[in-house]
Amino acid sequence: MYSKFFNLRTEKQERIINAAVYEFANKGFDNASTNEIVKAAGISKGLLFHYFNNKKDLYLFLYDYFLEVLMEKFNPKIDGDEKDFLKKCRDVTILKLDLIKIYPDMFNFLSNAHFEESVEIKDDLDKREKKMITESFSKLYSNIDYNLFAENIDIESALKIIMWTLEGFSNQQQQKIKGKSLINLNSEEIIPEMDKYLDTLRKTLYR
Amino acid sequence: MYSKFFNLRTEKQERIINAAVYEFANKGFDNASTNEIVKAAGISKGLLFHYFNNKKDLYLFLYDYFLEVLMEKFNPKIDGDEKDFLKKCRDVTILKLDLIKIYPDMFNFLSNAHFEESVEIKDDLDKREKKMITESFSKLYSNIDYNLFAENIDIESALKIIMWTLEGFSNQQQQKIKGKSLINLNSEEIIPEMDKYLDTLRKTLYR
DNA sequence: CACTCATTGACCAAATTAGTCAATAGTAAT
DNA sequence: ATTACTATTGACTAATTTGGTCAATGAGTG
Repeated sequence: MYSKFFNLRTEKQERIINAAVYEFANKGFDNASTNEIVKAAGISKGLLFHYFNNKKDLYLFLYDYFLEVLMEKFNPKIDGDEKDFLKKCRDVTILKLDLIKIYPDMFNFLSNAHFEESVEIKDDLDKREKKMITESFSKLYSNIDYNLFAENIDIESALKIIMWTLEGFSNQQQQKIKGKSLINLNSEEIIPEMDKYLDTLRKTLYR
Repeated sequence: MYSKFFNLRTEKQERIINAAVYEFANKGFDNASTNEIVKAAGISKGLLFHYFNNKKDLYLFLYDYFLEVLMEKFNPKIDGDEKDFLKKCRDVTILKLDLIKIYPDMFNFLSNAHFEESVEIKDDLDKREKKMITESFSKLYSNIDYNLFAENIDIESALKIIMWTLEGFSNQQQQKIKGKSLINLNSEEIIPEMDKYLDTLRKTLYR
């Protein structure tokens, strides 16, 4: 199907993928411009339509591609037998920050796809069972050892507080490196900082 | 300056403001369409340019208008002599949720304006001293009684955890009512739910 | 040389853009 | 009823942008 595209040097593949996902993530399907994509990717107009025969196919290719990347990476972590919710979330966040280094707009793209309203792709997106993401989310919440939490606190609140803290932290990291080179997203600095927050959460929310 | 506009019935004013701020918030200055704005506001093309003589003026009008609204409402709360950070944040969040009821896209618009890249408005936006927002932010963090916090935890982490929790909570509320009528954002339901999270935070982070 | 595949960019009809302006509707005063 | 005034309309424009095509060229292989 897209074998022609995958025969390209990976550097060129990623230039195209990144250009396209950036445009779709920021403007949505209808307002995204294929002209902008080819300009950002540094390829000619004809070439884009040589690989993906129209705009819709390109969008759905990206959706399928990224969903697969996401599932492949995250499923082992959220399915695994880690019962410590804080540890589980830590693993997932590290994975997420690693992925952002490679595909900085992937998470935006996928979460926007969930709310995409363009009639041209709505049906195809629905067929692709967006619920997969929801299901994965619920897996994250399952198999948790609630006995680790302090006795006198509301578990539901605690879970949300942990999720929102890590979400806020990831967003802060993404903001920091916006515009800068992506290599600046340095795990050796980020993880200890993240652990500072996780330590506080562990000290206060766990027994 | 905009006296003609302010002589309109407030219902019509708000229809226009909401339509415009929605479009700018979602597409940025360059990609926002005045055609879409008039369509959404239910007015004719000519009328919009009768009140705001061009697209740039309309954008800057909205920026000034909303910044004033924001400062007027928030400054008393963040300047006040409340030393309890949790209470301070609670007040600010309630205010924020109230404002979202009236201008659902205001916060998006203002935070995007901060990163607006269009050459046509960049300079004027800079002149308007975006730092005001940053300053207000630092006021929120000042005059805090740190003795309220538990002894053995990292204060900086605690402050961020509180902010991120309330940010996550507000976003969750905004998601819930997306598409639905705005009246559904019901304070009588929301505030108790918010207090559930704040109680957990107070119990764990405070001494 | 011939054959194949990757790649280009000028080109197209259709749509959309910000902004204009002559015409009309509405209101109030005379 | 007439005048004067403003609010409001929407057809119109020139310029740009849209998704997509296609004949031509380049590059590599045998």
